[in-house]
Amino acid sequence: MTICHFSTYRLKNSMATSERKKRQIKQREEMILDIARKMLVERGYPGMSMDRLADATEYSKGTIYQHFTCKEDLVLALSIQTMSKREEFFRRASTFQGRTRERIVAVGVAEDLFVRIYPYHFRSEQIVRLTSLRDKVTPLRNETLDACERRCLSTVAEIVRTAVGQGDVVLRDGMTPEDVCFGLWCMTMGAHTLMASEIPLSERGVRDGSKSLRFATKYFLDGMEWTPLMNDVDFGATVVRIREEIFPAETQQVFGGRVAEKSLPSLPRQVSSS
Amino acid sequence: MTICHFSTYRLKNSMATSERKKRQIKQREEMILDIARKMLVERGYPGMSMDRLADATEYSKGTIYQHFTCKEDLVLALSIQTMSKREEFFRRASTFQGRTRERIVAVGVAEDLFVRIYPYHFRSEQIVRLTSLRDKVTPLRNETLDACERRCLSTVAEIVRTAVGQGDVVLRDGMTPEDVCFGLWCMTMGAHTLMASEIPLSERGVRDGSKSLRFATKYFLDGMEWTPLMNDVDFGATVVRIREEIFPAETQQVFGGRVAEKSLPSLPRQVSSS
DNA sequence: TCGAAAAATGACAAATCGTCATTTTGCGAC
DNA sequence: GTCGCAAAATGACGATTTGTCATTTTTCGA
Repeated sequence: MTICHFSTYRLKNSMATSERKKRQIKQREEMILDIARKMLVERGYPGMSMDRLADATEYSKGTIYQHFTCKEDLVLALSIQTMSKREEFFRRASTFQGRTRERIVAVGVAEDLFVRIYPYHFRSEQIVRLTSLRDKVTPLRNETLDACERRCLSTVAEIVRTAVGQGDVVLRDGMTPEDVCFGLWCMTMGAHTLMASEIPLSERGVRDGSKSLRFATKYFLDGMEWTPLMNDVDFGATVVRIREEIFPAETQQVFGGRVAEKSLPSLPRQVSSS
Repeated sequence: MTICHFSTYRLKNSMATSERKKRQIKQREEMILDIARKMLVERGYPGMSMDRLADATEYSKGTIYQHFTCKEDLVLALSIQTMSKREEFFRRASTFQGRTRERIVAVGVAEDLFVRIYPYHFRSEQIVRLTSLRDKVTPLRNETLDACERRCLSTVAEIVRTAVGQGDVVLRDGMTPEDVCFGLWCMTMGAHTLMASEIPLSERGVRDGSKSLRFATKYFLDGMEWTPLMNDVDFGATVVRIREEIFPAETQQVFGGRVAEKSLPSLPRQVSSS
């Protein structure tokens, strides 16, 4: 019995320390990611070297490689962190009380806020999309990101389906709800790619990329005759309402309370690599 | 006098050989670019190493570095080659005899053909856009690409301006012709980014990205009330006419004469890096 | 055939990713 | 306290890759 008790105790104790260890490791991983993210933003993808990261984190390279199988795996981990944030933003946006058309606008507002709060995310998202790394990366991480993206999409698709069900929009030309999502996704992704580009949009005659994107999506949805058409209602007022009701804190953070601000500050640009 | 003649002769001769040299060098540069492009497509950006390229071209690395200041400079040169092709496609498209709305559709058809004929271009375009290399690259090359892109855009902007002039479309919300271009550009770029992604679009519920893109632009322009609305005319027939009248050879090359083909083969995917 | 200028070459330096033998640390047992 | 083992951390090292530059080779007119 005594032995058994001891044994149980030891087991418990051992498990307790093991749990603590896990927490510590998790915490360290987040610390590494924080520093890596900063580096990625400031110095670009090639500028974020594993040696430099090891120096900055004050851990050795070997330790970092215990967390991530390779550099791309690390970038993927960064993407997951922010992608799950985006998922949360989208979910909150979709709860907006209003017509389906307004709920779609809410998702657009969510994306806009998301990009402003996490400007680095888009860059790493592009890197992940561009680099072929399916076979080098931790499978779990791969699936996690995939699932996250899928949930983001299905949040939007669900709104489309609801709209179809309520008769707010009719899908023509054999379009599926997913095709509609694809259209919105394209515009958003393309706009952010161009906005993050080295050549300022202003040199291409575009004053405010975000505003242009908002109007492009507006016209796209109007073209589908998704009612109410945004000519019929006060578009700007809806955006303001969404920001106030769903994202008060984030709006405060980004716009400092100037909810109705029209000409928005442009996104930060990457520092040139050294 | 004699000396003068000799001197003139020598100068002429020297210039002639110099011209020949220049031609040879130019020719070699194109040969290098051809091989580099193949390598870029087959092995991806990291897989196209300068050593391998030197081997494949049967020149030394030093010689290659006499043509290009760095790897990015070479990729930029590749981009320029195809971008000027795109410019030509756009210019031809804009000559389509028809309503302004149809001429915009023609540009869309041009882009679609372009991406199919030069599938590698988009990848290098993204690389150029993602990597900060403004300061490493030959300034001339930088400007050349920039000018090329600008001409592509202004071809489209010109159609928009004509449309406004003819009353085919009214720009609301303070939109400029360039803002309209931006909208179209976003959709196109986003769609191709997503289509070139590792995750097949079919897993996201999108059967045919090109088709979805076509409809997205259609709805976008319909939403702007750019007449004639494409519900009012036979959209598919216009596309076929454009392919037949403006791009017969290219259509043949891509679709093998099946001009009206609806479900198009998906774009080739990058071979995994070695 | 000669010689100078131009061009080609590839060894080399520097940087980077990822590995792994070696060292250090953590922790329970006595 | 200290012993010993397992787990974790370390950084030197191998393999690549980019870009340079002293040296060799070629070109071409005299």
